[in-house]
Parts: sequence; C-alpha cells; structure tokens
Amino acid sequence: MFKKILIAEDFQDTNKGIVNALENRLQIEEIQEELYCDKAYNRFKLAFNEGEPYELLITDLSFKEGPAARKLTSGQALIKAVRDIDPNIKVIVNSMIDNPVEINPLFTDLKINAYVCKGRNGLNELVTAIQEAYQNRTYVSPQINLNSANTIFELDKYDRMILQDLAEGLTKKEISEKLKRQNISPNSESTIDKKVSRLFDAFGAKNIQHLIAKLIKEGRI
Amino acid sequence: MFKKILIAEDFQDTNKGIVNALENRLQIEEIQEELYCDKAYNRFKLAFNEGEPYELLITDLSFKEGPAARKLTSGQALIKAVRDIDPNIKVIVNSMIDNPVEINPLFTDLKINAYVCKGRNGLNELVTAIQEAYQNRTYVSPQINLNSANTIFELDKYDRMILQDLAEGLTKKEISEKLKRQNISPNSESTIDKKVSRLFDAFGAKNIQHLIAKLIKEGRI
DNA sequence: TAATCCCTTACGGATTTCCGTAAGGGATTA
DNA sequence: TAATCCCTTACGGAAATCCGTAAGGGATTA
Repeated sequence: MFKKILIAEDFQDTNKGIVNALENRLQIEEIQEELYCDKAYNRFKLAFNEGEPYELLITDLSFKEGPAARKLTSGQALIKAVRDIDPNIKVIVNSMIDNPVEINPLFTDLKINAYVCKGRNGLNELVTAIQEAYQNRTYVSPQINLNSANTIFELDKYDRMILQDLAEGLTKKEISEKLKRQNISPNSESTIDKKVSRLFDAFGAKNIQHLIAKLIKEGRI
Repeated sequence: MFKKILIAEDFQDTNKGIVNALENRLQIEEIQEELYCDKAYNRFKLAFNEGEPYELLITDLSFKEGPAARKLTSGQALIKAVRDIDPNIKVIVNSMIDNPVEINPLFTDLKINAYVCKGRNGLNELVTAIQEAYQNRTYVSPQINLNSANTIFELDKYDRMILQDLAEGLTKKEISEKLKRQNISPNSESTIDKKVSRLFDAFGAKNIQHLIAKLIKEGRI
C-alpha cells in the first residue's frame, strides 16, 4: 500500500476527516496535509529532491484565497505543477463537483487516477479509490456518469466567448465590432444572431437572459 | 460543557473531521452524526420525547439529494422543524457560504447561535463557537463581516420575484399578465419596466442579461 | 392647507432582439 | 462533375427592450 501521501484541502474539518480515515482504515504511515496549494507544491518538490517522494497526491479543486499571495490558485494548477516535477505521480481528486463535463477533462487532460465526489459515502469511496489507484486502476465515484459528458451539448470556445460577452451586457452589434477589431472570424452580427438562436434551441431557452441564467446555474459560464 | 450534540452534515469526510475534533478536543460524551436532514430531525424528535434531548444542533446548509424522498431539503428547513419541537435549542451553522447577505437571515430569522464558515481554520472556529454557544454568546467566523450585509443593496421579495421570472425567460409583458392573474400589485408593464431600470442603476448593469448574470453569480437569485 | 415627494401607470421613440427567408461559397457526397 | 449540406452573411418585420417625459394620486412635510 502507499506509504507516503500528500493531501491538499483547504477545509480543516474535511482535512481531518480524511487524515483520520487514512490512518485508521488504511494504516498509512506518513500523511502530510496542506491547506494551501503553494505549500503542498513546496512539500512535494522538497521530498522529491530529497529522494523520498510522495507516492500519491489527494487534492481538492477549489481553494479559497488566503492572506498570502498565491502562485497556484486551484487543484488543477497544483496537479500540473506537481506533474512537471514527477510526470508519473498518482493523483486523486476529491471534490464536490458532480458535473461530468467538468470532471472529464481531469482524466483526459490532467491524467488523474481517480475522482471522488464528496458525499455521504465519500470517505468509503476515497478509501476504495486509494486502493484502486495503488493497483493502477482508474476509479470514479459510482454516482458520476462520465459517459453522459459526451452526450451533453458542449459549448465550444467561440460560443462560450460570445455568451460571456452577452452576460457582460454587450449587444450582438457590439460583440461583432469587437470581434472585427480583434480579427476573430466569423464576426458578422448575423452570425452571432444565428449562433445564439441555435443555442436557444440546444438549451431550451426562450431569450438571452434565460439562456445566460441557465448556463451560469449549470456552471458552464 | 454540552454533553449531547447532534450533527447534520452530508459529506462523510467533513462529518468525521467534526466528530474527531469534538471527541478529542472537547471530550463531548455523546455525538450523533446524521447524513440526512430527515434522519437528523427524527433523531432529535425521538430524544426530545424520551426526555433526553440534544443540547446543540450543528448543521450544514446545503444537502445533496439522495435516493430517498426528502421532506427537509436544507439546513434551514431542518432548523425550523427542530425549533418547532424545542424553541430554545441551540444551533450552530457550519457551511461554506461566505456571503453576509445570506448569513444575516440565519441570525435574524432562524435565531442561530453561531455561524462557522468552512475554511482552513474551520475546526478551530467550530470548537470556539461551541464554547461560546455554551456560554450563551453569539459567534461568527472572524472573516465574515455581517455589518456589510446592511450596506449592500438588498433585493426585496417583489424585485426578486420579477428577476426570477426574467431569468426564466418571461417578458415584462408576460410578467405583468401573470401578476394581474395572481392579483399581485403593482402589476403594470410600466412599473416592471421602471423597477428593472432602477435595478440596472443600483447594480451597474447595462441590460437584463447583464443584471441577471451579476445577480446569479452573487448568489442573490 | 398647500407643496413636495415618490410610486404607479401610460406613452412614444430609438435600439435591440427574435426569427424567418435568401444568397454565396466551401466542403462533402453520390 | 453535379448535387447537397452547412456555415456565414444580409435583410426585413414584429416584438421586446431601454429610456425619457408626463400625469394621477397617496403619503409626508413645511
């Protein structure tokens, strides 16, 4: 079993719950818990340079700002930074996000080994995830259906940009002018009009404010 | 010190962290943890009826749906239900919400004794909150400034209702018709037009979608 | 008691939105 | 090679939005 695990989690009560479970249920010998991404990164780097690396990183995704300036502001940034040091480090994400569209890239882009969704069975799932990761198997909390991520209408970068501009109060005319200034194509007012209409159909929205409201609530913009 | 405490928290890792701290740092004799509001309510009611009531309720605010149907879907609902049984029950809310506008009503309406914001110092604050509540003193996590809640432009019920309808894609004309059907006054299209314009000014929004986007992101609707 | 304030309501003009129709052109398919 | 598909772009009509002006009326104030 893993002997040396690093935990990055900014909630103290959650942190203690995890440490408690790892000690009592998995008898992990060496557990280091950090509340800040930067500190977790420094811990990881130091241990790696001393020839006694951490074998597993367990991290949350969102980290509240603290009093000190931060280089690494999220779990995703921490994973990337840590992978620069050790490309083969095993990573488990333990977060409250349950949207497959947001979880999928953690596997495809960040190559995590397991995803545990915080919930009523979260510690049990985390214990299982650690065991599976040790056996080189991928694990995802059972209630998460990653396959649905591929059937959900996904916003591309262009659509998202338009939507963000609309949410900022710009008119379609203003967005068109902005895209023309930035040499981004396509950029006519009609194109934007048409694309927004197609998004109405895709998301079942009646007008711009309905669409914006839906997408913000779903965490897409 | 309290001898019998009931905890309602739907994340297992957080739950265990809290129980661990209460046992090790406060030597609380009897701690009951529940993952569901309904179960926490039933526990409370049963203990009260047996003449051995819980002295303190520590609850989160948001609870994910589970497989079973729920009567009580939130910490707020649980607090209200529990207060119906014992109006003098002491309550500590332990949640990740840090918006004073959302925290203030917990004190003014639900009469909670303490609010602990989940964070890096969360367990320490929770321990302090329990001690303060025992001494009949109010406690709020230090980083929360409740006084700022009173300077923030607050939406009244009418405004909120209009905004929610706009976010649902209804036009001002449709909202006017709806208010007339429901005999809610005022209800003219012009009034709605004027009120929305005043909200533009109050929140610095350029149009409806800008306003809706801001308010959803701020957690006001 | 009269003046003032502010809300509700109406109206209208300019702009934007929503949606349908249509043309051009590049890529794909038969 | 011709037909088809789909995107981009344009245009126009009806509806909605945005915003200014104005009147009526209830409550407040001098």
